[in-house]
Amino acid sequence: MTPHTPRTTPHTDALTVEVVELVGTVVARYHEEYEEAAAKHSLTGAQARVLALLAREAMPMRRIAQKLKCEPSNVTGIVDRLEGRGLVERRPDPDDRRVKLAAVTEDGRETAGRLRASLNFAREPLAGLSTEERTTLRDLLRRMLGETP
Amino acid sequence: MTPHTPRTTPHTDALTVEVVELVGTVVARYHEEYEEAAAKHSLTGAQARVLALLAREAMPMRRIAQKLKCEPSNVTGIVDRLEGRGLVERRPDPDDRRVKLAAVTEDGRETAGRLRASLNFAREPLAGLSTEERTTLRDLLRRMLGETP
DNA sequence: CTCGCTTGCTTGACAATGTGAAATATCGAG
DNA sequence: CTCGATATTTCACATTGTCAAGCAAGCGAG
Repeated sequence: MTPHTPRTTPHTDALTVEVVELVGTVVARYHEEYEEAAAKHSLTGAQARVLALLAREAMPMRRIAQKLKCEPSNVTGIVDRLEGRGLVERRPDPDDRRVKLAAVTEDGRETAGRLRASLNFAREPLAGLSTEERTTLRDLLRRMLGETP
Repeated sequence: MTPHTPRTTPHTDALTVEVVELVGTVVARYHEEYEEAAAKHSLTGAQARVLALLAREAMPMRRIAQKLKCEPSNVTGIVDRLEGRGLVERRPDPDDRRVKLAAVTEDGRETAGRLRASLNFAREPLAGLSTEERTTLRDLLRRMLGETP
């Protein structure tokens, strides 16, 4: 199975394919560790994401849906379960009685903190890289993401 | 914000945090585009992953579960749906009558090929990087993943 | 060969996440 | 005030995931 030289697409050279594969592996491992860290606090991945989001800033349900890129009706259930555990609460928006602001409780903030602390991925691995290498990696990732400062 | 924090908590310097955040963004975008590409072929993410796996090589159900890091009972349903669409078929293993080998059909192989072709992530972004930069990125990702060949 | 253990897969019940459509309440413009 | 848009919820449904139980087949000890 020797790879042929690409003809039609310029994206299939061996080096690019290898980088794509490595990125796929990083994605898989990141997810794995994220779910694992969430489970350690009896949370699902989606719940952990929402909790982390709200720990930064309270926001209306609709905005959570935008951040998660899902339907608002889905967020209802996730926040319901977080609220059921006392990690999050719904508060009315004083400026618009239609919206409900989801905000972490004291408990929720603490859980979010512990969650973040137990998220080891890309920290332990990164420890093997020198400051210079990490800077290079940062710049390359930035450019991959289209951020051109 | 000391650049050289003692070794007890080496994970919280600004540079590392930024890289972790960038990795998170990469992960999010990768997932987004993967689901999108799968949906274009009326597949869910899990179905696309299994199809891609089987397009490389037929394998027993139990091995699919190992690759996906989930319970074998879960794989049953996913393969059921792929089989229902004629993209995959179950074949007996001649060496062990307990195992069922899942294999792509002709249709499945073609769909898997189109799926892979529409997976643009980390190809278009990577196009902006020179060969040298891509090599650097590859090496850094390898080391992040603990591969030291 | 049979007994008992293990292995591979499926089934069933259940939880969580996700979608889409319909219902409710509120906002805002005309 | 009325009408259309917006924010949230509820419902029905599909998919993915877990766990426990069940069945069929391999395998080793006696």
